[in-house]
Amino acid sequence: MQNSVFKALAHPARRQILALLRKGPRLAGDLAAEFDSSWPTMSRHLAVLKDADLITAERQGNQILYRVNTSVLEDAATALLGLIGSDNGDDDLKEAAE
Amino acid sequence: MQNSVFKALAHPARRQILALLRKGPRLAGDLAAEFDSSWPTMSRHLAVLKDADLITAERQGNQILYRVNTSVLEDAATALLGLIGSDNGDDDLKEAAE
DNA sequence: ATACTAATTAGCTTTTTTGCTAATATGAGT
DNA sequence: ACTCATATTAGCAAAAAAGCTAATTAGTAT
Repeated sequence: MQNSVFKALAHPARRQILALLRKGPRLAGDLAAEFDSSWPTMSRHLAVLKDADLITAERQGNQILYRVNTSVLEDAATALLGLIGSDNGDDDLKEAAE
Repeated sequence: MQNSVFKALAHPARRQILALLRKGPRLAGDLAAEFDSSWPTMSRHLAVLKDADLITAERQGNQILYRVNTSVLEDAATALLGLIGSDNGDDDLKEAAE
């Protein structure tokens, strides 16, 4: 499952989706409009992100609202820090900020 | 360049290589011995990591010593934190620890 | 020069990912 | 029921990644 997260992060468009979502929830179509790729392509990127649990989807009548799953992103960042020399990586992010 | 880093991180074997390298520099053959894949395959994983600047290679006579490039890993972690709601992501890691 | 070890590069096949168009679902409005 | 808008799924083709064996390079040592 860690693997699907890093795989999902491997595509620039998907990282950009997360960057947009960072500022707040967004509708699928709203997101798709920001990219050059076709709608179905964007839809699949969203599916990959959802599969990795990096985002969540919520129906709002006709459309679908996506939002970032912050904790999974934090876990990924923590995992990366865990690959660095010191033992920072095992710390919780909040502990590290104190 | 950011892209090659995340792409490099997408493969579990490569993350594990980084995890091993975290504890200290290692010879290529030494690393290869830890995995089931063939030597050439491992060699390519190392090449991908080197290409992303996540590791550096140094000849030691007959063999090649690899070590993690901590700063690139930090940058990646910071980039991920940057995708999270607050504005933590723009901070330097050292600043965040104070 | 030859032989030996360590590691990479070449060449190839298989698998995965990407991205398109066309088709389908889901829900709202009339 | 019909239609429109939103979004996903199907199905396909092209591109990229992964992993193997065989061949090659680089360095050491005899």
